[in-house]
Amino acid sequence: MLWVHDLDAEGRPLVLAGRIVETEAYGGSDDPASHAHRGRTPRNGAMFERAGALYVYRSYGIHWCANVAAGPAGEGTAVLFRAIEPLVGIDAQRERRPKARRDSDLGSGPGKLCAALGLDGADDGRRLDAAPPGELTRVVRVTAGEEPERLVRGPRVGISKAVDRPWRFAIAGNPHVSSPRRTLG
DNA sequence: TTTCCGATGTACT
DNA sequence: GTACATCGGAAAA
Repeated sequence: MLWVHDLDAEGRPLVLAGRIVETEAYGGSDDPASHAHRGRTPRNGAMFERAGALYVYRSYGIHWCANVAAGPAGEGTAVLFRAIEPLVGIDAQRERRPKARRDSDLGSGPGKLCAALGLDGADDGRRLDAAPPGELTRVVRVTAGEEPERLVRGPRVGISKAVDRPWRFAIAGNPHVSSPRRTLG
């Protein structure tokens, strides 16, 4: 589960969360498809933090995409959140994604899930292992869920290098997994 | 349903 | 200038 705890416009607690149903792994300097491949820049610095830091970047100049750093400090490995199944605060997530017609339009893509959960550049570098939600502090965290029945894997989406590495993972048959689904499993 | 394409920040040639 | 870890609207089928 991926959680965002915050306050709404009237100062009341707001909780948005969803089950992580799809991810992609990105390596460090040895992975030509990774933003970390060419070393640290102002944008990708959070990738090089020790495991647990959020890396949020702007994609195609428009959307936000969120990763979590996955290695020791300086390595640059990360996991991209590619899709969530919205479970908590669905109405509030719909308000943030008015284009969504079905629940499966809310988080079925890396840009979509950031919009639904309100993740943006202000969250870049935030730690996912921070203290439990407090009164005034925005908190983003990940918690373990039940073991999925079946995981499928396939090539990563939207890349042109290292396309042979099957580092995209998803829960088989879950309707909230992003398109394209064909190359999975 | 599938295919095509425009929007546009950041990094690189 | 070009490429890019994307999305959604329009057109085609």
